[in-house]
Amino acid sequence: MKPRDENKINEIYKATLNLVKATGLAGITMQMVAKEAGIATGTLYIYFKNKEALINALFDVCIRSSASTFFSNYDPEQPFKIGFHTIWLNIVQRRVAHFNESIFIEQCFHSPFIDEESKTRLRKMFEPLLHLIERGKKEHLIKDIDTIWLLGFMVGTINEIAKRAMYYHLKLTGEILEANFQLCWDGIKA
Amino acid sequence: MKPRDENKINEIYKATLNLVKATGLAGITMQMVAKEAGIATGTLYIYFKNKEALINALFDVCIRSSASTFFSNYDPEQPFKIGFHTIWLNIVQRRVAHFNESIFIEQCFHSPFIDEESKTRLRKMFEPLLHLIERGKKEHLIKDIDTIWLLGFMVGTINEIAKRAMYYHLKLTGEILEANFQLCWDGIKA
DNA sequence: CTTTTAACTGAATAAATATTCATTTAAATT
DNA sequence: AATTTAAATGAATATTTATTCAGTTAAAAG
Repeated sequence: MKPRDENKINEIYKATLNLVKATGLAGITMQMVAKEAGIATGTLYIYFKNKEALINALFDVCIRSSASTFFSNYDPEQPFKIGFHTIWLNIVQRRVAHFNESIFIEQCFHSPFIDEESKTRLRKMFEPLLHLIERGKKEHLIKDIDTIWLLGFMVGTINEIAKRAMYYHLKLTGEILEANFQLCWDGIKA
Repeated sequence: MKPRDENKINEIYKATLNLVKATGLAGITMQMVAKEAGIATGTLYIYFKNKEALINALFDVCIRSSASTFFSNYDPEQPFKIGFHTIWLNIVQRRVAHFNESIFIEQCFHSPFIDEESKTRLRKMFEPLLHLIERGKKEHLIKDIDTIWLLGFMVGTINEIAKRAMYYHLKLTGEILEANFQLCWDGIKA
């Protein structure tokens, strides 16, 4: 028998992400995805039951692989600011390096494909960061504001940095990244 | 002759925004829009040539009416921080009071409907704010970082505040708004 | 090398959605 | 009150898009 070309799934994912970045979830068709992935439309249906299944599987892959990078090199034992900086930088770099993934997740959030459970799973992804922020408050290093706002403040600025870097074709040098981190840090520090 | 019910256009816009918030641009159909607006599908085509025209017209209305509220009560003659605070608050309140509009604009940005020119028009909307930030830098009141990042910092935090307020059903009291403004201000101040 | 089996293809079909149009309704003008 | 005219309707049609399937190809097993 002929085995499945597992790499094909990645091609399909890549194609979908690129198309969604270009024209949004509203703009993609299965034919476009197949063509972009370099396969026949029928083949798409060997790997995914239907369009909804494809979108859902990709959403799942995106949030899982995002999550794994967000906390890489993060050691909860380190001082607060070090940990905070590590995670901040990880998220920015992920958002930029996988910009189409970021747009895809954003669009999925208001789409007919993704259910509440998946959205909750996405939110849960940030839990270690949530705990770090709680710790920062206990240590009186950051402002005593409800964690939901501190987290939003951090995430909101990061999202916008990525968008601007991409839309305006700006290279995020270490200097620019540090300037932006400083904005965020000066905002939350006690 | 029977005159056009101009109010119907607003009903169509309102219906579209509500549906896009619920299921995204990818989820809406002309039939859904008509039903939600309480009219027949055919009537939709009296007011808009086709789907693309509807989305484009609505996008245009959204950015125009947003722009007018962003700078209401803003007086460039006032001290920098007063002006900055006024605009900050205006944008937050608009984003929350017209949350479905915010989501619609966000989704349009990556959609097959909106052209580059409209996107540019949206970006231009922020020009008075851009000039205010330039002024703040000249007066050494805020950090000397490229305006694009300062603006992104401000807009990013605002977007996330609105999303969190809506997703978690939180009431934005004056106290919470001021705490969030403080985060933003402490971030950008020199 | 032959057989087997499942991947792969892309045109054909099914399903969903956009758009039209013959008919009806209602406001304004005469 | 009759006439005119454009709005309004929603079922019918056109178009697009999702999904299937009969036929083809290629890898693995014997």
